[in-house]
Amino acid sequence: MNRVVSGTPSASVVLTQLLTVAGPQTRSELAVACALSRPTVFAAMERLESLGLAEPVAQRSGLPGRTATLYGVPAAAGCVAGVDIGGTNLRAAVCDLSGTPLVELKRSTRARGAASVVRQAVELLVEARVAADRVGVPLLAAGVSIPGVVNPHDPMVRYAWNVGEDQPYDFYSQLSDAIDGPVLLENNVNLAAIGEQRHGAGADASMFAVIAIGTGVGAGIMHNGVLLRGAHGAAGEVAFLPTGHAHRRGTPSSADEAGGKALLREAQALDPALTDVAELFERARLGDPAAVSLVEDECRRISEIVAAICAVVDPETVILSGGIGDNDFLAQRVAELSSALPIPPTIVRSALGDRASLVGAIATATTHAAEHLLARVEAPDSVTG
Amino acid sequence: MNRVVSGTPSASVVLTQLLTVAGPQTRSELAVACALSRPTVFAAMERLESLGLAEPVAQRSGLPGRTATLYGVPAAAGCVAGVDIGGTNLRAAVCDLSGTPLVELKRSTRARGAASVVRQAVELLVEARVAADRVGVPLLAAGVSIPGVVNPHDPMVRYAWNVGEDQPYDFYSQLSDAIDGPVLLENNVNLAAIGEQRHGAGADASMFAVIAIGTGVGAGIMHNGVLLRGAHGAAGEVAFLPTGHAHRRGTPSSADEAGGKALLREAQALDPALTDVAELFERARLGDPAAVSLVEDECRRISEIVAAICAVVDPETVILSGGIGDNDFLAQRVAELSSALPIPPTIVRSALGDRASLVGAIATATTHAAEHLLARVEAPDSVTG
DNA sequence: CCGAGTTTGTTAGGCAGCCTGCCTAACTTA
DNA sequence: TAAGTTAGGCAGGCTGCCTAACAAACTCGG
Repeated sequence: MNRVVSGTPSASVVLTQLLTVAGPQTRSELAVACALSRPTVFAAMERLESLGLAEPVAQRSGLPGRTATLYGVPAAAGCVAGVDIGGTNLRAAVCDLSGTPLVELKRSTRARGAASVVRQAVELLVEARVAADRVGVPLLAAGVSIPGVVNPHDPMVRYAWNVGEDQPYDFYSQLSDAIDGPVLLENNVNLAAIGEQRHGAGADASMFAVIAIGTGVGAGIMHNGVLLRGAHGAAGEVAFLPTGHAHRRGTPSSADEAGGKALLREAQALDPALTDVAELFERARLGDPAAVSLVEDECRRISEIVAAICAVVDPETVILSGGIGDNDFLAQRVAELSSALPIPPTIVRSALGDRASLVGAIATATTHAAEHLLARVEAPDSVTG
Repeated sequence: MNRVVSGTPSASVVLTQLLTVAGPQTRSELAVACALSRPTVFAAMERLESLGLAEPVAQRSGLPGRTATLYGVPAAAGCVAGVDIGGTNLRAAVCDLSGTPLVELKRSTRARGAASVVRQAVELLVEARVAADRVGVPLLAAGVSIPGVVNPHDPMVRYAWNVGEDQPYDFYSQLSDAIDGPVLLENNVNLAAIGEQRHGAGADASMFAVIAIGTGVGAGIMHNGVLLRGAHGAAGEVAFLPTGHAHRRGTPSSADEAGGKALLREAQALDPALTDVAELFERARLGDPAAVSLVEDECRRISEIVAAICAVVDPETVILSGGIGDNDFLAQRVAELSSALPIPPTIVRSALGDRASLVGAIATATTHAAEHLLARVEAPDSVTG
């Protein structure tokens, strides 16, 4: 019937294994890892080698038995990239196909407004690619993190206030036009959740939420390894929660109530000399009663977000992240407040810090690359989705 | 290596197809539905027939071409059951393996307390089985709906207040001991969500939430066809939400704030003659200002639950269900209030009414039966999980 | 230095589970 | 009665994996 050009199914499994583990592997190791027989893996590797997707990189001796040939993925097979577009910093990483960063650059966001931020981000990526010596190599996927609502059915990104854009903007097309490879655009907190799952605090949890508290607030929810995007890509937009605090003040739904912007505003109303929320936390730690009171209020707001997330999705773990959230003082207090919930989650700090979104962006890029690489090389004439 | 007794893989696919569609099918139809060639399906059917899992039930002629033999599943192959344990009503259905109810019984819950409610429910199931003439036939799965928090890692069911049980109770073991087949215990609103997905208002949505407002309130969330249970089975326990209303009154988290119990209490404070919330809604519809005000408050509370669910998981559709929720007046008002949300969902009434949980219980039972039937028949000596 | 032990690399043979292709059988319609 | 259509069934073949067996190449202990 619909006969797909399947090639050798085992080749796809072996390639995936070759890409997921960083560093070269012997064919016997691959056979064990893929639960395939050695002859099958040998044939698959021969095929991959002829397609330019695998190559012998070294010999391993010293152990009893015959020396084994170690295989890796040639640099020419491609590379992937991660880009993190933030309100204060831009990051770009160029990685090999297993996701190991070759070059990672960070720069403060000079630009305001979607168009110029995109321009600056693309420049940074190009720079990273040059530094990594991967200019002639195909970019198989670029994961891009953006602080806004990314709707899977609509190219327009909404609520990207943090990069100075208050109108819906077609980030996807702009990035795709400027980058010579498939662009995977995703919300920054969602990517932080993916990052924490792959290499961080959410590795063992069947379900966890990341709450990022930086300039604004947002949450990312993972369920059995899959991201909960929501029908319009707005899952985890906890700024839209009708919290008790919001009601008390008469504002029906104040988006950045728990974010750093609002906190700083409040702090400056108290003492205009304050320029940074970090100072506020330091003063609170030293016992300044006004600072303690503001920080306590902030912890209450975050605990209400935790409570709402627990009531709706009941995560095992809640990971606090972002410039404000990833903070011992705050995490401990939020954990105390949350322990009063009917079914309290485990509260931990981010394991990846401010690199979480970038790590997640790289992870989605490697996944995409691994899924499409073989098909792309096997049928170079067909249209690539 | 780990060679599983796979038998004929195609047989499993064909059997699943045979079970998912109610009514007999020809082998050619099965071949198309399973995307297999006719010879393969013929072989699979021969195998299934020899195992007693399929039998020719009729001949179909009238169409051009040779008369086809229609195959079905013999009654002796087994049956499944659905049980809905509620605070006011008990339901039990005995169905064939494709989930078509043969007998469905409903009885008001006389019993109070977990143990006696379980006893009454099991009695009803036995009665239904006798009426359906399926006593000697193996019960391959019984889906049981319970208004409480069912933790997948703990047999204890919590918060089953609606059946008069305020202590954690091991419903699973009690039901398993009394029922001669695998018991699949699940929260009632979660099952309502599964029901709405299979045969109701959530059939096309990638993500939707069911909010059931009866004696209490609860929500069930489906995401790409899978139920969001939560780490402790407490996803959708929106009674635990820290709503603005709760805060206004100074109660930190009042569990049944939006439920019918609370609403009736308020209504009776106004007019002790009221015995039923339906009367309250009727009065509101006729314009009684006190009733309108109470109903309006109720709609606000529900809208806040909708807002919280949307902020956290962003569903495409919200289905209102339960004795109070499944109501035109309320649904319309909640839809109006929710249209002001940043990303408003579609609000609809339940398509299954008060049978939603039962339909969901039957659906989980048929799924379980379809997944385990072949293995069970192929290896009758091995232990069945 | 040499054999024993161990692991890699390779070849041959086989089997499960599908497929396509091609019949024959049996029915409806004109 | 002939043509068209669909079901039933057989033969042969292909894919993708397996096991078994052996040769090659290394380490290690004597």
